[in-house]
Amino acid sequence: MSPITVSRVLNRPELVTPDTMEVVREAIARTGYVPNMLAGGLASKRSRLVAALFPTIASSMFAETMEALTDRLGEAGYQVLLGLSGYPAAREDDLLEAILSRRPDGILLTGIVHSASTRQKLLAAKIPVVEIWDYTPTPIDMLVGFSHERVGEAVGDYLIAKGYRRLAMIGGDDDRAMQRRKGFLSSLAGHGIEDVPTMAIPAPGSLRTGRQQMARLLDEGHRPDAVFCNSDALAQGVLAEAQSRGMSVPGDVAVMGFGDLDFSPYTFPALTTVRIDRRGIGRIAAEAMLARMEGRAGPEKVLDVGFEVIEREST
Amino acid sequence: MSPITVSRVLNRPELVTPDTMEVVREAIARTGYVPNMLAGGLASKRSRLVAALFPTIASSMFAETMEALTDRLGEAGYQVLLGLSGYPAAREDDLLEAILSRRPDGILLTGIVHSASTRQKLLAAKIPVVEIWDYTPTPIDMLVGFSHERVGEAVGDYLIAKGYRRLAMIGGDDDRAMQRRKGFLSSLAGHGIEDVPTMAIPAPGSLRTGRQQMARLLDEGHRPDAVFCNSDALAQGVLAEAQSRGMSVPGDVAVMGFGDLDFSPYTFPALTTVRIDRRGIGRIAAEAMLARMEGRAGPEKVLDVGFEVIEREST
DNA sequence: GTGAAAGCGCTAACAG
DNA sequence: CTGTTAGCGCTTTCAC
Repeated sequence: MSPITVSRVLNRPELVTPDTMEVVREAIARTGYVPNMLAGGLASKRSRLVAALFPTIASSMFAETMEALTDRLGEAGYQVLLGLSGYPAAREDDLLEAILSRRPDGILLTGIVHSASTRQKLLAAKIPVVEIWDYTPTPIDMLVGFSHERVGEAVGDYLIAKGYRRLAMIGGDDDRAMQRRKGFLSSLAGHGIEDVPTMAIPAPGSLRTGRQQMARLLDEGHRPDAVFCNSDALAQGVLAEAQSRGMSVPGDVAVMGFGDLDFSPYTFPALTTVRIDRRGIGRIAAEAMLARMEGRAGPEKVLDVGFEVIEREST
Repeated sequence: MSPITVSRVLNRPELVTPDTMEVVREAIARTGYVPNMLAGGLASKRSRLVAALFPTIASSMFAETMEALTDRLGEAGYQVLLGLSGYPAAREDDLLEAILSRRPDGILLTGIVHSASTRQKLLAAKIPVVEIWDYTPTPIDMLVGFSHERVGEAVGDYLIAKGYRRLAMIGGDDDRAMQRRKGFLSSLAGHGIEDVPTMAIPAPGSLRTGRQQMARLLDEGHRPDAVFCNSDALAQGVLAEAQSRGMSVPGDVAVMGFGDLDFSPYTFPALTTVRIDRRGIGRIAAEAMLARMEGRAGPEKVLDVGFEVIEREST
């Protein structure tokens, strides 16, 4: 029995007779043979590895996308190498270099802002690239996400429609947060509201920093009737601070979050937020990548999955 | 200039003169050469890859451990392959098989309960194995964690000392939750309390399920003065249900969580919980693994990192 | 349907 | 300090 027959039983069983297959399978089980994908990948130039770069997975925002991605790719026989680029994506370029040396068959990046060097390495690798969690009509290769500027606009429009006029914002300083801020301010400017205090803090925001920034906002004399927070965690901090000062929500101050985490609607019925299909992004990104890796037709190259403003004024 | 010299510049720069190094470095930069670690790993039998198996990373419990692990291993030049085994660890064995075919230099598993087949594969792989997030004096190889049974006991002792006598428990059905339950019940039994309603739900528990189970508990006529929840998410659900029924916390019912997530102390000052050093576990596990992979002396093979009951009766 | 030969890109071992 | 040789374990290609 030659090595190539074993290889075929494992990778292309349709080229082998049931008899030989049986013999080989039995031998594999008996000897405890474990294939070596380093050798296989080297010879075939297919590593069956996909790399995924996220700023962090400590927030369940990205963690759920990562899970959905891993699940779908796992079904198809791929494994996922996780790279954590941090905020800001300081390490993205070095990480990418290390990752490309493993010859992944595809790569997923969070966001659309990458250094020239990163873009160039990606192009040189000649593998499918999916950018997620943001939107541009001209991605490096494929994209599955939504426009953060449009989120900001939608939130601005929503709060204006609800009658709020003294707006404030508390947000992280990452690119996507800045886009949401831009959309928010532009929506408000369209309604003649120009003076919008914005507290920027280092991403990722936490409940703690949200609470601190709300305190600072109030201590500086601002009296917003609505605050847009760049994450639900920040929003919870804002709510905590408002409550500790005896302010009613949304009576004295309305609070708008972003993300729609599991706990949000329960712990703070007053919290209105923006829902993102976190797992959907991962699943669709996996689908797009698989299609390209296996030469099938996939979803569109640029897919805007959108978002949804979730109202929860009171419960 | 021979290939081996390039290899040495990249991997063992101390064996090369500054001059040749300079020349090679320049050529690498100029040509955009990207090393191929599949080939390198195959030849050297060192993949510089570590695999980590978690049930999920959607809870920030494990996500933070994963981050700390990835950070520390990344500094040392290793990358981390993430495997999600799910609850229950149904896929652990298949996942392990797929993972071992990449020839990782080390492997990290969550928990100490593994199938015979899993243990046998692990032993056969002859690589460092670190089990985390649980405790046994006899791990497969190394261990960094804490005893869930002791957590249960500590919580029982704590609630008894506070004067509570009508106890209940809401918890997941995974192995570790069961250990906490065992410790909890044994502590209570030691104080003559035998009748402890326990609601078991599929792991991982969420705020939603916590709230449902609390409702069921009350609807079934139980009137606990304290409820021990197997996660902070469940605890928040319990708190939400209690509040919606107009019960005061901890006046009418005290709520005890597990995990000490960032939001817990702020959103529910009344929530007392158990703090786990989530990042510490990841960092120490990485340290232990690195020590073994690089032939250094590391921390002890079996490390109980303990836990801490965090009191936050009122704020 | 199965096998033999060659080679993927790198590094261990040993020379020089 | 640098180079030569051989080979890691698999898959491609081309015979049979």
